[in-house]
Amino acid sequence: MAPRGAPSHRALIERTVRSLRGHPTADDVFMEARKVEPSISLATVYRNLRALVAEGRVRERQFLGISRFEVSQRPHAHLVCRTCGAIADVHSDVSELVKPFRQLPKGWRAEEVDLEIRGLCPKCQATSPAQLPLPGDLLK
Amino acid sequence: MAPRGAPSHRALIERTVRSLRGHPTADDVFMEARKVEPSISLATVYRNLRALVAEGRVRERQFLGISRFEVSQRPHAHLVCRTCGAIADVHSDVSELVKPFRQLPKGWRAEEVDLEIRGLCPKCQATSPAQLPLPGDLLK
DNA sequence: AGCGATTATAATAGTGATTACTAATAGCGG
DNA sequence: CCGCTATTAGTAATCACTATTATAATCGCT
Repeated sequence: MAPRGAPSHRALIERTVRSLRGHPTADDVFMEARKVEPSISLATVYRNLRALVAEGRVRERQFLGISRFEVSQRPHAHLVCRTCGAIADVHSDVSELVKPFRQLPKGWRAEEVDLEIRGLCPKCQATSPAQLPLPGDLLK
Repeated sequence: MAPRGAPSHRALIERTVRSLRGHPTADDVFMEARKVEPSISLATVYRNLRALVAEGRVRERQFLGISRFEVSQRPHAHLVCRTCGAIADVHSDVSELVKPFRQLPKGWRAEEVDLEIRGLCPKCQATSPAQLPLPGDLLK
């Protein structure tokens, strides 16, 4: 059904997330959307992003403490640079990897899986000095 | 070497994280630590947690946007309830699962891996009404 | 012992992302 | 037309976290 009342910016905001194509923050979306609709409010962006997430049209993730959004797509892993916050997709078959976890826990119902790999992006590897003493053998 | 200067609360804070045994937030640690050392400050808890993370003695993770801490241990996955925020460990061999990702991306250096599974804990499954229309086949 | 450099501290003010609240507006069913 | 409700812009409030500030404890050195 078409929305009633004030003009819905839902579609604009979804289009904007789609056009930004990376993993934009709410603020990124806001900055971009106001180019089209200069009067749009940050609160409106948040509200509609939340709605889009609830509808399942957009995926929300937290990287380094702040929410980022992407249009729903096949599951994939994310690389996150611990220094500059850069994010890259890894389009390997996560769902395959994750299968053994499907029915592990007693009573829990799994809905969504995130595989996040933290490290250094190429740029920050060049810049950053001593690398963290790897706390053990995470990737052994 | 023993710490110089004012009395270090490092050890107390590490002990507290260990005793809480779940995935306490900074505030959880603060509340607990002040039972032993009532004059301790929240900033001190944050400062020392950061230090412990840097030393590799404690692991930091963000669930649903807020930092939680646990003593370092073998890598494992986490279940996160999207409703109440409950967290459970899944002690399967994550490192095994993750091997195919080790050297995937060009130029990136992987350091740490998190596998997070979001869903509903047993309690919230009983309570919560309609469950989200699963946005596709994440766990197919 | 006494002194300065170092480092941790408590208390508090500040920051930045997110949410809640407010009054206003626009279309629909009756 | 008349409420009804979804939505809005704008702003205040919240919440986790960080920076600042002034203070105090301990060390190495003399």
